[in-house]
Amino acid sequence: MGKQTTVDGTVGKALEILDLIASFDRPVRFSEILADSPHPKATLYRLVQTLTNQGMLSFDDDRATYQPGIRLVRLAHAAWRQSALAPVARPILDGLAKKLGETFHLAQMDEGQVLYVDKRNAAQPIEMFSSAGKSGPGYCTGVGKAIMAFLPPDVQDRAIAKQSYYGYTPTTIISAEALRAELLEIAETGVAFDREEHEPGIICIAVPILNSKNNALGALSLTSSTQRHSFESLIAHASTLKTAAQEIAQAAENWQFPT
Amino acid sequence: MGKQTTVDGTVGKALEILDLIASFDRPVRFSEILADSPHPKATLYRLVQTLTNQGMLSFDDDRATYQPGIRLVRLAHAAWRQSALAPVARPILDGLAKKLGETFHLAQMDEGQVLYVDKRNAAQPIEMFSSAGKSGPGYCTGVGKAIMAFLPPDVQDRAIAKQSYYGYTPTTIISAEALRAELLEIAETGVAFDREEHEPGIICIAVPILNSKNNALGALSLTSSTQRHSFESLIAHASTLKTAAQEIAQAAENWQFPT
DNA sequence: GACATTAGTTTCAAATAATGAAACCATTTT
DNA sequence: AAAATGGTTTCATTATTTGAAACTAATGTC
Repeated sequence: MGKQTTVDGTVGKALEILDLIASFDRPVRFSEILADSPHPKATLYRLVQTLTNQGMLSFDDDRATYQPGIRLVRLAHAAWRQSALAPVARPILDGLAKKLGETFHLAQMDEGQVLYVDKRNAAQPIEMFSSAGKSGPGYCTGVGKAIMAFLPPDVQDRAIAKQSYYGYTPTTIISAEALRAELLEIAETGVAFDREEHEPGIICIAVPILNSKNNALGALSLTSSTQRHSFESLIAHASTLKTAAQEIAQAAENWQFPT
Repeated sequence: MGKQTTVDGTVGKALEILDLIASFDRPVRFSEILADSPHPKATLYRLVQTLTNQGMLSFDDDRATYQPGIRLVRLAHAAWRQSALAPVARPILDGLAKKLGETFHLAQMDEGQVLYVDKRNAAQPIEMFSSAGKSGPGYCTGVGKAIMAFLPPDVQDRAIAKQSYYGYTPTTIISAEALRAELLEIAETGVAFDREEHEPGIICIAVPILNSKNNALGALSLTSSTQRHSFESLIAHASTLKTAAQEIAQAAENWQFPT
């Protein structure tokens, strides 16, 4: 006991390597992976081979580099489509974007990280994978805090423990205690803010999407800049957001599987 | 020899199961997976557990069902962004869509299957994962045939062998020989058509995106309906498509890794 | 042009993890 | 109450993974 279970088995190791390669965010050579991996050369080599054979990695023959493979995209499509939230939320997001002409994010949480599953932006409408699919820190984003505030205690604890508490800006929350305090507040009000905590000039208001047990399935946010909005003008949208979140929650609960 | 190497090791088996679960396209119970899997109960059980622990599957406690997990979406984002084609093709696709007001697909091939990596539709611009990420058969789509026509012989052979040759419509190609013949023709003209081979009433013209070795990186297509277009009017767009494909190819070759 | 260095690949006995038949437990059905 | 279904755990057996070391190929150095 005490040993944090992170790997289970060969599959776990292989996926860890996938993550590692993905985290480079550019094609990488074998030796670069090796340098960042705990495994001996031969082990890593075979693992990477396997992943490549399986199409989870693709290997560029000319440049001798690896990068995340195309099979992932295929699998992710299934994941996205079946995710309880994203598909049912689409029409509702469309409606919000059209009505308010602001930028909206739909996010879920994965291991303490926020994952954006959809986005609407009235100004420049087409944003694909390049924004949906992106992930970010939980502790300094509106959606992250909104979700964490409504997580079962044990899951919440894990999420809080996993944050890096890097001080992106002067207002970033940089301790677990401070985060806990804010989460309590959010749990009461049902609304979370990003007060330029992740990026200077960027603020947001977020509300959780709750299931019938009052646990967060995800969150919905309206993001803007300090030029465009004050906090007062963000708060003005709170009830609209809450209503939308409720609609999404309801749709998600009822309509669980899409044929 | 003679044994087709499909699995390698535990990782391969695990991924096979992921695919299987994804293929259901709805949340599935353990027993359903079991029924479609070659593994004994205990083995499958542990494999599924591992995948769930790893976030590659998510388990719905209430309904006791499994579905593709959110970690896939995160990984796929990296795959998409780094894919040589999709990001560099975006502006070009935008341009095409704006100029011609037609529906365009950008596709790559994975194991004989066509994978749509991006899509533009002048009428209803926002289509997310729900269409990008989708995959379809190679032998009866314009993009599929355009790509297959420009594959290295061994890869092409494998792709041809992997097709199902199911007769979706009266015009569907239903034999490897017929497909081979058409691929030869496409290799000469550099243009492929879908003559209502996958869906009645849907036609398309597709061109390959070729690297310097004249191998296909992907394909670009203009899709329409028999009401909107005749083949003649599709052919009228051939040179525009070819030009766009060349631009994409060039951009992909030069600008390989996006920071 | 020989020599050294770096990067990637293969080998093989030892260590570890996966396997699956069977037993078990918990619901649901009859 | 008995039986069946659906899911989970056990444990000895089997198969895979492991990794130090040896090897090969390619690149750089003197």
